[in-house]
Amino acid sequence: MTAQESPRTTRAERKKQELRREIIDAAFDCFADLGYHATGISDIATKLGIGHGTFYRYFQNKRDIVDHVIDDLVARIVTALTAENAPDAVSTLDAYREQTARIGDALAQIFGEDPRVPRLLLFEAAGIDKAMAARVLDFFELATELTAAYLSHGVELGYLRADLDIENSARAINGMILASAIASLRNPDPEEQRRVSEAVRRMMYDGIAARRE
Amino acid sequence: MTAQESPRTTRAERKKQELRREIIDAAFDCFADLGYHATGISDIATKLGIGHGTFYRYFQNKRDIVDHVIDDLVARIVTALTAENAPDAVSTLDAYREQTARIGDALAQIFGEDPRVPRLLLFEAAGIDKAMAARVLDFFELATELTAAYLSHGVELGYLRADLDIENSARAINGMILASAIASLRNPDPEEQRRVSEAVRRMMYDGIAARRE
Amino acid sequence: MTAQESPRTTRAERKKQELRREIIDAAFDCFADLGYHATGISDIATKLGIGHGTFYRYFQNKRDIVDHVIDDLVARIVTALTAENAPDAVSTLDAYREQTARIGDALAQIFGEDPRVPRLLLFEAAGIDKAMAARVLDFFELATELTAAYLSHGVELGYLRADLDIENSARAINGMILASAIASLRNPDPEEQRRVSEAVRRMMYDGIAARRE
Amino acid sequence: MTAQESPRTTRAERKKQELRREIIDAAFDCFADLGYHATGISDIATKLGIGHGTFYRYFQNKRDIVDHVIDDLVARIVTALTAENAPDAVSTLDAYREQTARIGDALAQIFGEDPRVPRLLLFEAAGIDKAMAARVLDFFELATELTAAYLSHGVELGYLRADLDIENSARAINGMILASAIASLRNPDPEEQRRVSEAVRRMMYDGIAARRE
DNA sequence: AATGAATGAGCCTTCATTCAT
DNA sequence: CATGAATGAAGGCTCATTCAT
Repeated sequence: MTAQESPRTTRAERKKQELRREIIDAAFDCFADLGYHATGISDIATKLGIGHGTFYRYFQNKRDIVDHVIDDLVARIVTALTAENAPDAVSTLDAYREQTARIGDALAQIFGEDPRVPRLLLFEAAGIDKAMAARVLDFFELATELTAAYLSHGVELGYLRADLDIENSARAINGMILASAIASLRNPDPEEQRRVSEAVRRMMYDGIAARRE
Repeated sequence: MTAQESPRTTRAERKKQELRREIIDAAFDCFADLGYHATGISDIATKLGIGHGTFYRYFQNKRDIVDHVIDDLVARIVTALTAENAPDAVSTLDAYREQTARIGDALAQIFGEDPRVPRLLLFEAAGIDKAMAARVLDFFELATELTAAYLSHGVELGYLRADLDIENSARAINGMILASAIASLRNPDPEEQRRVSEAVRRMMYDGIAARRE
Repeated sequence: MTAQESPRTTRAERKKQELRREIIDAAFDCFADLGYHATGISDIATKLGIGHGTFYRYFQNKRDIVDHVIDDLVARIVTALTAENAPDAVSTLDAYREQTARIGDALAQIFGEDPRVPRLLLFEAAGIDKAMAARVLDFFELATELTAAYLSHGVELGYLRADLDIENSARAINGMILASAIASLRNPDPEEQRRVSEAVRRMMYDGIAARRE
Repeated sequence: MTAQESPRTTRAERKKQELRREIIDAAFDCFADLGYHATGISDIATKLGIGHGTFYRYFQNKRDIVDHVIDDLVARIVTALTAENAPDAVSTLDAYREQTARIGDALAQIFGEDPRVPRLLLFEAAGIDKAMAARVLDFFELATELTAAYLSHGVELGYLRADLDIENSARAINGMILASAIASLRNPDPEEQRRVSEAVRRMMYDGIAARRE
């Protein structure tokens, strides 16, 4: 972080990291556009204008790179969700609603901005192999935990139902977010996405039943 | 030749249909267990104890069979959802709640009974190719329409919120069902599934917020 | 040949021979149209509306049938060439010229009428395998002998050059006939074929050189 | 890097061209020996001691290589025919006869030296598929044009018959050459080939008829 | 360090042939 | 005798990976 880096970070080292980064990005493009199986290592290399042998100096094999691509994606999403949105940052239901909206916006940002993100994560990744399917499940579980933390905080402070099944409600909420992402694959229109988000939030706070007077 | 025999259904014809059915089932097993790409035609044939050339007497190619496997799956699910559960069969909120529970049970039946069903549908199918990804999106859209029909009926009869965004609420609900299915992949325990379903239903009817006095 | 055939020739036997004949004809059609390798046994059977298993009750295998098709073709050609055209039927150069013209017409009849005949014989047969290539060479040799018989007769009677290299001249003449057949593949116009035949005959009798006065 | 080296022809590039050449030659061997259909890509690769995958770095597919093999053959033949034998290089009948003999020798060189050349061109090529059959016909047509050019020149200069049907006579002559080639397949003896050529030339210049006093 | 030529495991698919019905 | 369902050898082709330059 200082101007004078550790002796480890020579210029060559930095260039290497840079190319490594570029390979991950190019691989993301290819996997999302063509699909994992339809993507050849040469597609990735060609997109970068490097020899495809070079690829193997940076990543073990095709399976290795996709792991890094997914790592990258997951990190991006988790970062977006946690940045300035710690569960304990709010203490009233209204503030909570606002926070929910902020998180929704952040997710919409990521998923809506580039449909390749949900496509790769939801449609490609799990089909790659057993291990990756497990990772995807892990990711959903992680998302459940994140969401559960918010719910848990809300219950503790009393602005969420005391008898809430926190974990499974978190799953349900994430399912709705998932549905938003899938909807954005069909219809990338931002306005439409806003409406889906709105419907999700109303589901959370008002349910679907008519108010009994 | 007997009166008993419809001219269309000779014994040979019946045997043929039977094998066709078995191939679809074996293919379902393989695709769900190994994944589409890792499955060879020979895996399917070997599982049935037939020559792999025989496969090609029943299906055009590998791509063809997976389409039929998915057809089969979708048909099974749609049947389960619509059987005895027409949207207009109920006219009160309580009856609606009961219907919702029945549908949830039916889905749980299908998804929970055999985790290979959601795995293939959610994790494998979309990654096969562009066309199949489109089919999966179509399936979600179909599910949205089915669900929307229930909501629409409820709004008309006044037991659901008049200002409900029907289509997007349907999406949200289906997202929660999706989440249940995914949860069942991790934890196939029926009791756990029941709890997820319960959480979903409470989300739908009560929301998450604490009751304001 | 009598009305009351030998006890061998029952009605069933005759029907069998008939079908055998039809199979040969259908095979000829297929081989000439699609080529030997591109033709499947099922193509032949389908064309006749019989099961393809039936084929094997009449012919050993695919290689067997093509032999019979070629037999048939060769027999047809030899018959056309020898019918009413025995080498010793003429005794003057003019009569010989006329005979040559008659033979040419007969060949034109066979080759020109149906371009599939030369196509199969010249373009398909030799490429089938070593044995068939040898048969094609044998056929050329047979044609050489037939032609040589005519030349030989002419030399004996003094209306052809005494120093004629009979065998190789026969080859040369057959080469020209071959060229006519090939020309007919490109341009099946009968008038054009007549002109090629005419050019061949002038080559034979007048050569190409200008007359020295 | 040295001045000696054209920028286009690096050593690697040269090696690549060399292997490409070797593959064409090996393919020629295989196609001529085994036939096109009986030849596997692995036969070609094995003959060169390379992996069969390597083949596909140099040629699109099996159909691609045979096109190049034929290209090569046709080019070799056309070169042999045109080298030092321009139609307008001679102006008397005697010189023309000599030229004819030279051309005949050149063809005998190509066809006689290696019987695989006529075998591939005449016996294999046309049977490969429709497109290749058309190419073979095109080749005959090209040969007709080449020969016709010689005849045309001779007519103009008056040493060939003024009423010669140039195009069809060219076809007839090429037919005789074809016959020579076929004869060489049966009997590769050079002396025999010389005699066939002689017979062809006598046919061209003297015809077969006895001299009328 | 970068390159890309070489490799071969492995898969899909065809079709001639057999044989039970 | 006719049929066509079943078979599996055979072969074209792809592409991830290695390694000499």
